[in-house]
Amino acid sequence: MIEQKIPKNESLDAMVKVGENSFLPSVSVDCVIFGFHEGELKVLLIKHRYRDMWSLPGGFVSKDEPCDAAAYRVLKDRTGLTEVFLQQFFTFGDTERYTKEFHIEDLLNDGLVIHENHWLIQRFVTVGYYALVDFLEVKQIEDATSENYEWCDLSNLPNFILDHKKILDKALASLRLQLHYQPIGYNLLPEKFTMPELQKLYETLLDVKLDRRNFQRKMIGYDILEKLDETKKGVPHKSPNYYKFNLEKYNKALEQGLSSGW
Amino acid sequence: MIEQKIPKNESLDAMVKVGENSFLPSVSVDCVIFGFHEGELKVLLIKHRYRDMWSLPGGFVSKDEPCDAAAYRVLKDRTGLTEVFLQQFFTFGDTERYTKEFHIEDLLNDGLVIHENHWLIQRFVTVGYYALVDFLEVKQIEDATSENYEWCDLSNLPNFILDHKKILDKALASLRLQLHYQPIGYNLLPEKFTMPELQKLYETLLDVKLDRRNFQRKMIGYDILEKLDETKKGVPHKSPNYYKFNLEKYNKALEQGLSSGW
DNA sequence: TTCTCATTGTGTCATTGTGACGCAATATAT
DNA sequence: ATATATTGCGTCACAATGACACAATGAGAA
Repeated sequence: MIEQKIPKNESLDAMVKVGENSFLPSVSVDCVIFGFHEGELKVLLIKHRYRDMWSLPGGFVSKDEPCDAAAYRVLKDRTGLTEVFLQQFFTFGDTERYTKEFHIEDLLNDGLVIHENHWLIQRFVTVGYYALVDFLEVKQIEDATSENYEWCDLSNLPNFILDHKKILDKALASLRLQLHYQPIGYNLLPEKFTMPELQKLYETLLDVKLDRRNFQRKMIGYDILEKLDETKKGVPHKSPNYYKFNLEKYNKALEQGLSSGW
Repeated sequence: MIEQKIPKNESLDAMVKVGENSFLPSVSVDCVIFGFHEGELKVLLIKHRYRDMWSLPGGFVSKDEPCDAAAYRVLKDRTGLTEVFLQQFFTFGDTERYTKEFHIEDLLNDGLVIHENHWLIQRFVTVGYYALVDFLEVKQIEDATSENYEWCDLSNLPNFILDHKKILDKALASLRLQLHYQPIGYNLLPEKFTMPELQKLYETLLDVKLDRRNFQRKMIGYDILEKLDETKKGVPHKSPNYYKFNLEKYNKALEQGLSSGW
């Protein structure tokens, strides 16, 4: 089935060979990892090894591994982070999302000649997850395949392979929707944070400008914050107060939602 | 690979044999088909052929078929309806959702002995869709496998196979969430409908009691309805006014959402 | 030290949205 | 004609929201 030619890359080669036995066929996961820091929102992308194209970090699902676990694994491999906000948002199952020739060409460049029925180049249905991380906490790990990671600005995105642009767009749309009925910020902000910092997070994610005072009123109204007897020192102008999340109330809000509604 | 024994059922037998070639491995779709009529909300379930258990109508995805199309196919096969509200809501990819022994036993009862590596009894990741239909418009088609369909009341659910109860619960939760920022009712109500009818739909889906007058005010505020110069005759008491959806505005609201929010 | 000034904390006010409810109009059954 | 249940429309109080005023704060400049 598989003819092998001087592979440039051992781990890729290994995956191609043993993948059929260890991975669930036709199913993959892709992670849209949003990074936030100091008012900047970015996405972690991977440069294609030959083409001037970028992809979302993704992977296959082991036969005995839940999809969620596969997404966590990808996230941990790429960012080193374990405790993050990771959420499934959509599954992409169109037939056009994939072109066989695309992969065959790349694998040829890798020095691998594979049969056209090889599992790796069949059609895949991919489950999309998005994550929110503080991108300064991310250790840039050069992994075995020496792929190039980069935090890309959302306002200046490169070319994507396959339907990865569509996946990214959908992730952002889902995230913004979630923002209206779920709390956000834990695992993204430091333990202690100020109201302007929290506001900046919302403004960045939603790409809007919010009124300082109304924002504060609304946030406090959610009853998930605890005001600390401490202000942020060493900043110009008035020292803003520190807050922290009340984890109990925060998690309760995650389950039950924030909105009023019927 | 496949040993065959006097199959009781030809179409099942055919699927088992050709399935491996025609279907995408590891991926299935399951549909939660909600039926609404005269204030009753029900789900279309399928009686297991041997066990006292019920399942959601589902199916496999052909190799050249988008997942959405597979879900539509299942829906059409089961209900005969084509133009319905069908929406992907979640993908279930846990490992525990499936037990191999369960299926082997059933297939033995079908007169089929299959290898334990057979595609049909491997682990599947299933993409969940929910649909809303007027269940009086559904033609009860006795399909080739003579499965027993039944509209089951949500308040009196039977036992389910595998994780189908979990899928149903998640579908209902997602549907209720959608209700807060998307219009609903087209394809579910007749062309012309009255305000109490629309209200009853919401009340049934959300399982709450709403105030008649406030509901009307809110609905009209969404600006997706057109009041007709016609009242519903032949009903006791005052004739309610007919309304219809303004499709243009309705579809616009489907895309952009109804809620205000930031 | 004192002053400047950007920024924060708190509050006001008008507008809008929401929940609860009153009452007249209407259509059917008697 | 009358009773009755339901609809259409409106009112009222209160909560939520958007826009904005003003005092308090604290670092840096004078």
